[in-house]
Amino acid sequence: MAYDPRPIEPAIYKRWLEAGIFQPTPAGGGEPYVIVIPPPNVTAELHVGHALNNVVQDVLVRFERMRGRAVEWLPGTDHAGIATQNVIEKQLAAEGKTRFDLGREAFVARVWQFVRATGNTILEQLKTIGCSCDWSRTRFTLDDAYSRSVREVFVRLWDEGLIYRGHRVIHWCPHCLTALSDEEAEHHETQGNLYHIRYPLEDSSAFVTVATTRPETMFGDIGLVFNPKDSRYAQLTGKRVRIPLTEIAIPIATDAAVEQGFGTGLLKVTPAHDANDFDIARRVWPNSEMPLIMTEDGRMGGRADGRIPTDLQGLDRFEARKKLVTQLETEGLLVKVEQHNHSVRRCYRCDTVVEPRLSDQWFVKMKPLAEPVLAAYRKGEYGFVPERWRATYENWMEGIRDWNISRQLWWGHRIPVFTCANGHQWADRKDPTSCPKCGATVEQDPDVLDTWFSSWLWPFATFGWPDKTPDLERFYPGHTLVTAPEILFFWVARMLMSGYHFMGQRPFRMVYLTGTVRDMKHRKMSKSLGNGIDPREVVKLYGADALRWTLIAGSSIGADVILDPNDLETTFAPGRNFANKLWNIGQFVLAQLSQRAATIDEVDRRTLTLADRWILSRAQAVIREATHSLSDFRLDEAAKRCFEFAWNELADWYIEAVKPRLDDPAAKAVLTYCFDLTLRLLQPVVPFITEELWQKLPGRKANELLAAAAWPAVRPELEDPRADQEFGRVKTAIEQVRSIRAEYRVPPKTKLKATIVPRGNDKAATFDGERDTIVRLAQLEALALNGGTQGVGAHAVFGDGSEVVVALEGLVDVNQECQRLTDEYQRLDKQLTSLGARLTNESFVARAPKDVVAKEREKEKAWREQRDVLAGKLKSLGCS
RNA sequence: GGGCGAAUAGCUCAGCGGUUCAGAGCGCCUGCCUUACACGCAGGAUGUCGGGGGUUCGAAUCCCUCUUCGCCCACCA
Repeated sequence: MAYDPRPIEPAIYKRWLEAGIFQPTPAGGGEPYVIVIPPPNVTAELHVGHALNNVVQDVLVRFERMRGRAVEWLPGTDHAGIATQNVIEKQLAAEGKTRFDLGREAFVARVWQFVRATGNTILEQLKTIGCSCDWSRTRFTLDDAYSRSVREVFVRLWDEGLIYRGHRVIHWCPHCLTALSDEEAEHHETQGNLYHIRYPLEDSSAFVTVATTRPETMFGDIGLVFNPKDSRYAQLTGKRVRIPLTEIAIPIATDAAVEQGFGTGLLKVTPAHDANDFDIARRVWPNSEMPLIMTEDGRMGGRADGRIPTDLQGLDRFEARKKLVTQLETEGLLVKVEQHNHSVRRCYRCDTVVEPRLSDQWFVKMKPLAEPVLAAYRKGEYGFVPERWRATYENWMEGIRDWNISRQLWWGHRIPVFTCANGHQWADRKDPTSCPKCGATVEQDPDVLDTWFSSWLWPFATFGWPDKTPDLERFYPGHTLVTAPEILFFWVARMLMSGYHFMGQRPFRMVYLTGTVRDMKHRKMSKSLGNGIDPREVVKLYGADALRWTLIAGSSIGADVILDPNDLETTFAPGRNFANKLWNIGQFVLAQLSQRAATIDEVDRRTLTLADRWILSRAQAVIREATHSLSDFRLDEAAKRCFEFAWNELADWYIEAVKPRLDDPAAKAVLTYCFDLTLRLLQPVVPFITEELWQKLPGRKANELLAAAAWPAVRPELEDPRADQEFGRVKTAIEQVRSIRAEYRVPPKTKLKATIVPRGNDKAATFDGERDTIVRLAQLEALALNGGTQGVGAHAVFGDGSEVVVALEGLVDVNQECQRLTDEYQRLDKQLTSLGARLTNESFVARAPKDVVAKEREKEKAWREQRDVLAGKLKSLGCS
């Protein structure tokens, strides 16, 4: 019967919750280990990216919990201003309404209603994949307490002069109807056109030609500029042109920002719809008006209707472009259209092409915040895993730009700026009823804050800041932050800045940046592409452990994870197969343990067999290596190493070897120790099945949980290099027989006679001690341990020159055998030749490290011995 | 235009200066329902480690360069 995780996983999770082990032990009970979750959007549903990210956190947290740390993994959600508002507006649209029909208050109430009803979805989904968050401290970025922190931060920054009102061209999303920060307007390489358009000179019938990618903005032009060094246009200085299709005359001037080589070298200046043009206009025509020619939703018109031909008014900007180009062509004003690839910014929430738009917004001065944080980074106060993010991060921090934090939305933290009838303006921690200076009536700024202006406080606002709470005292600063590199600037960099600024120290020491989950074509998995993998489906089909296994063991540190959404079976088979293997190891081990076995400390060490000593020694190695890998964020390495131990060492060899000795208390003790150890080591990665099996081990106390059990420690007294080596020899002997059997097509049931001719004095004892193991696992009827009865057979020489002879009367063809052995001899001889060359190479002997040379010498000795035995064998068989 | 990363078996990846280092999982081939497991057991096959150059006693591993992919940043309209 195969393992079925479905009934087991939810029950196990429930037990963990009931035991309360996800909450940190009370103060004093262990050094804290803190991770704050990257709060998913309240409206989010779990996708495979979340799964990867959170499983990584869960592995770290479970590992540290077992190591005795007081783990605080703080969960929560983000109110996600734009995204959430969009969801509700879509709902309203389906009802034929807009938010303006409801009005602000009713709209916000409706969003709250939605959030209260569905906001826990993603957190519940995290539970199904085993996340061991401290649910007692779940936070939401719009909670009252959290809002208080946000407001406090705003007021403090205001008082420090770091918040200001800026009049400039910002990124505007005509669909979301709000301003965006630079980070929220994503670059997309786009195939566009460069339109060469004639602008008629005012005082003659001549034209000048201007190249632009956005002809529809021409109605907002306030002039043309060319580079002062551009002799082609020198005579144009001071002249005026008319905007095509209009009577509007605009001046021509020079500005050094114009590149002579681009387009025609003449640039149209549209200051209200291009940040670059805005800068030029301020230099060249500081007193000119800067007409906005589009409405907020991206149609031609608005305040400057008068500048736009009637038939274009009200048209969407892209339709207007099409129509305008046709008109220009008809009028003979279009010289040519060149294909032109350039980068277009799109809204990160709705993918609409962003419209640069002149407006008034609140900004945070970032340089003063960034500088100390960058300096701290360079001093090594915090770091990134993988380290290669350094350049990206430093580059962004060095070139940091002010942050537009106002959003023209209703869902979010209302900006706490108040203006009175007499023009006094201030930021306030409480809502004032009248102006403190003049008593006049006050109005609050209508906008809300950028969502990230609340999430950048997550590592301390969640613990009660600005109050000096015990939680804040205990859990700040945190340790590791695990997140996707996509939000390095949005979130991570800003948390570092707020952490240093408001708490005076780093919010975490290490930032682990996971890779991105992609499909087989290396495209990012996304809803819109329909190439995603639904973790819930995977859990349903194969269990959370299988999902976790594939995500953890299948991806190296910070590397992208490529999964096949069209073949879940193959994608998640490794995890499912492994869980099944563990399950069956469990079935076997548990069947031997009707009652509590003796511990390995209770058995007489002298009764341990070679196999026992070997597996105990291997166990120490896996503890050492897994612990090291996990401490080093090498989760994949740790997972795979434990897999190897469980499957290839414990199951394939030890369990097989121990079968006849199941009555032996020593065998039971060793088996129990190894199985228990395996479960402990694997608990962080596959917590459900390991917990389930661990519960079944005899002697378990009530309420004792693996998830809260101790991480295994290396026991040096059990390390046994000699047993490693000797049992290695036994394994090789068995493998040689099996290999010969397969080669000569001897059916598995046919028992064979074999002889082992050990090399060296103490070697015979090794084989003799495990004689029974060899006989059984190699399917022998008799095993001789001497040089005597060799007869007709197949031969293999291994390791230090010990040899195996399998009697194959009538099956072995001498020629075939000669061929086999000759091939083997030649292979060895070739290796020896190259090794010999190296060892006689003076520069190698002189320059290579001594231990390397010594190792090579030893190797040479062993190979030579092996070769000599082979040579003797060939001779005795009469091979040529 | 800058920066970063990847290119290793049919597929997804590990290895990142010492040569029993050419690996794992999945897939493939040959036997096996051997009483824990066919989601398994045993035995196999498969790679000029993207191309070229260099450094070194020694390179899949370091440097340069080219090619191909991916990502990030950027005010060529």
